[in-house]
Amino acid sequence: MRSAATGTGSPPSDTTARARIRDAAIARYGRDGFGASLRTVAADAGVSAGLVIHHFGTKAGLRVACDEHVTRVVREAKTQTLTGGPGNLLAQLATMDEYGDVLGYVLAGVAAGGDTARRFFEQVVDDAVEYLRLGVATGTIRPSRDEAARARYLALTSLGAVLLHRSLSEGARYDPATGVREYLDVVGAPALELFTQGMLTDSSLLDAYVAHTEASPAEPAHTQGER
Amino acid sequence: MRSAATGTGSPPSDTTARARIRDAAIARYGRDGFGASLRTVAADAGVSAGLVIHHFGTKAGLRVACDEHVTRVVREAKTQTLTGGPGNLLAQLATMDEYGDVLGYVLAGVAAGGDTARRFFEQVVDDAVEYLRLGVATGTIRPSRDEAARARYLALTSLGAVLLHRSLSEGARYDPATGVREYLDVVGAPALELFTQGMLTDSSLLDAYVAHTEASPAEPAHTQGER
DNA sequence: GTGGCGGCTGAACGCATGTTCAGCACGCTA
DNA sequence: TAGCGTGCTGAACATGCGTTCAGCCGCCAC
Repeated sequence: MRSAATGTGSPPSDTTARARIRDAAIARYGRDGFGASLRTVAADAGVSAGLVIHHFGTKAGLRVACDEHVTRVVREAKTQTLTGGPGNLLAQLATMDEYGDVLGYVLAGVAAGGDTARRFFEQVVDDAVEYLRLGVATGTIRPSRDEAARARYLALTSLGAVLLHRSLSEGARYDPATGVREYLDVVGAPALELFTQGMLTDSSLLDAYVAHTEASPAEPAHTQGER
Repeated sequence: MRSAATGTGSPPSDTTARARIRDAAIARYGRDGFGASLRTVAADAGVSAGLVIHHFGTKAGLRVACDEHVTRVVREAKTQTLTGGPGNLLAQLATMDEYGDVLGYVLAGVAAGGDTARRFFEQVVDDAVEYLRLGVATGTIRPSRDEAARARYLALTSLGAVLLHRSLSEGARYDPATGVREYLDVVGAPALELFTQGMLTDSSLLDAYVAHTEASPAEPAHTQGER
């Protein structure tokens, strides 16, 4: 009774119990969060709870194994699709449904917070920096006063919006592939409008803010870029 | 040993055990999430676990009581400060530190999802609609192709970014007041830049998108406004 | 065939949780 | 002063959790 096409990026040859448990955990954690019980994961994999411990030592060990596997899958998927696009990693992951479970797991990880979430977020920021630089070089994107801050801002709002959308979609538990697609449908038009036209009729607010921060640069300054 | 000035909006006269428990729960849930144990809350309130049940019947009952109280406090705070501002409800709540606990609780509720989160989000969207209408009427904000979608988009990204920022800030557990302030510092400049200038150098992407959705309005259409 | 061995099970343990309950203590009424 | 009820406690219970462990089963070498 192993679930159908929504895979985790593993070759179907890998049917060892260890891999089955790991994949079941990724799927279950992605849907229910990391509060899901060991016994549930074991049942999903068609296996006893003891065996999970036997293979991974501890629940935290299972979590680590899942993190490693997901990290590897994401990295492979990323290097495989070099074709850029804004936040398109998420979109592409969602499009190919075979990565649905992985995407769900990543979102669960970010929602849960902690070091893993921070690391992943920094990666997204780096990707955004790269993509923006490309756009600026090509001439499709205007340069910013502070490229690092802009990349961080876009990463924060985009990923945050997906996260919130996930939170709000609970009830019928979150299916990441259709969830992200749905999200893009809702968000696409207004985002594009804002990105091309802005929203404010003049620059007085921005000018005031810039003037203010230049006058007293200690207070509302953000110190990133170095780290 | 009751904690100092970071209140929950209750008059200090209300020192009944019931109110003390409720306030302790709001503070604890806001910091640790709703997984926090009854006994922890009871200890925070300087009270036995049995008394919590005696007053609220069940853990879910306590949650309901907290929700009601927070809802009431937020409504009062909102009607009290009619002066508008974008997302300024959050900012103002953070500024007056006496509402710190309430703000933390609201964020925890949104992060946890469910009906409460959905209701709160719709409220934020409504506020955004109102504020944007005001701005458009005043002439400081450009009209949008789809006001409802824009309000929803802004609510989703703003609240989502705060949520993500909270997720990433864990470790030293989240203090909502300083957290939101910190968030505003990081986000202020790039947001203002984006809002006044946009980001794209021309409107070809937007034009293409609009043309595409007008050609086949069934597919990437978002159906809200009705419900 | 037989012995061993690694994958695997299922019962059991310790612990934390939400909840129940018998009863204590204090203050009000008579 | 006696009675009583309300607010409250602390021990106890059931449940679900992560984890342990003794042992079973099927496969492989000899």
